[in-house]
Amino acid sequence: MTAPDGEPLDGNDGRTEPAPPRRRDAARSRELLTRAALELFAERGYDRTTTREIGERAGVDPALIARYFGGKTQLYLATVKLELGAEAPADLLEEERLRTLLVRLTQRGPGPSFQAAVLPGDNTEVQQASRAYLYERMVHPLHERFTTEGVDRPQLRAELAAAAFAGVILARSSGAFAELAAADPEELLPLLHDLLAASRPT
Amino acid sequence: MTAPDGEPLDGNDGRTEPAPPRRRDAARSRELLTRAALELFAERGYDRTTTREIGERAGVDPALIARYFGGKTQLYLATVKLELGAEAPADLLEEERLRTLLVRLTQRGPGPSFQAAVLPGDNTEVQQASRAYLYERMVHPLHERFTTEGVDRPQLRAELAAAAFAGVILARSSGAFAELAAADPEELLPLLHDLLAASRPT
DNA sequence: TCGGCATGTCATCATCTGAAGACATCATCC
DNA sequence: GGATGATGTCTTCAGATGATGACATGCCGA
Repeated sequence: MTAPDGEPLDGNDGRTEPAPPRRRDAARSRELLTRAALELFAERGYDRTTTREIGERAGVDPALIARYFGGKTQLYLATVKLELGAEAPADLLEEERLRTLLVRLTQRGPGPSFQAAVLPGDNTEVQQASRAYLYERMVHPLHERFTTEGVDRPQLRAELAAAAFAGVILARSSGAFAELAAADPEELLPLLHDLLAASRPT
Repeated sequence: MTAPDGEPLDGNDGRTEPAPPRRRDAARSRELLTRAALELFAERGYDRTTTREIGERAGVDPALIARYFGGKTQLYLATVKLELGAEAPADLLEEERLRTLLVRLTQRGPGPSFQAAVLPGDNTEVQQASRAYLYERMVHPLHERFTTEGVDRPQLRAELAAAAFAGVILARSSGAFAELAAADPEELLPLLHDLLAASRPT
């Protein structure tokens, strides 16, 4: 499941570059750890993911998590930043943006941040980072749109739509709702778009 | 915070009943444990709730969890059944039912089951029970409504609406979205109703 | 009354988990 | 080629947690 890239992949006759395997590469180790963590946090959530599992999937010793990131918490924060950097904010009511987002989320699964939007917690650093990400990513664009359109209660409507979207995305990957999970993005898109569009006054 | 009922509460001059404190009462202990567990599972989720915390809040020794329920898992299952028994299935598109549900969820907070709808997991017994509850509680009524109305893809639409609803409810209690959390049920109701109603074809 | 069972209390165990540190090994620079 | 720091590997620790069992104590029937 883990993408085997990240390494030059020059398995053939590299004459100029005999492909030095570079057995020691901190940057690579960091990257492998971050990717494995991103996957596992998304699959199982923060709590149920152990540093040993992360290390195993990354093929890197778990002790390096502490060395390079400081600990599990900071590693999580790194994955959130990675998630954040991956995509620009999206206006959920714009159908093309929604399509793009939906397709990507279907392929990759929701990042760890989505869970933080919905899970109770003591507002740890972990959750705050996730929520800030989600806010900037989804709520803010909607708020701007609603404000521009002169809709009443723009903030509340934006949060409502974002929460509903998060619920749908998470439910799709959670396995709780079979048909929703199995639905093709193209099939789901119009339904979801209509649903979210109803966050505006009729 | 824990409701002090469950005991006859005859603090005054009970002439006929001198209020035998009944220092030993298995049924009462079970009930106290179940209630405390329900609260804590809702507040913190299953994983972050420890049996020691449950016992502390209930005022009951945690060892009795194992004795009376068999373990933490079975205690969770008991809370789900309690949640299930509390309310009848609700058609989310019927505004009055939605109001009732929303008010109650605002007061009590979402039960532990809502989290299972949305959280990833290995499909443990815990999650399966929660999901069965949610399905019967929310998805099935919508499916029936849509089928009666002759709407296409009734199952998908029902799951979509239920997922969106779960997202909103959970987001409200998670603390991630301030305005959504602070909104009064009466204020939120029309917005949420319009949103969910959009799960039907326009 | 008193004996047996239910109920409650306490100490402890086995395991998991994040983290820290000692040590080994490789890379790079002089 | 050797020294020094970076990188990786392994062991171990301390705390948390669910569970278990021994023991104490109250309740009820005979």
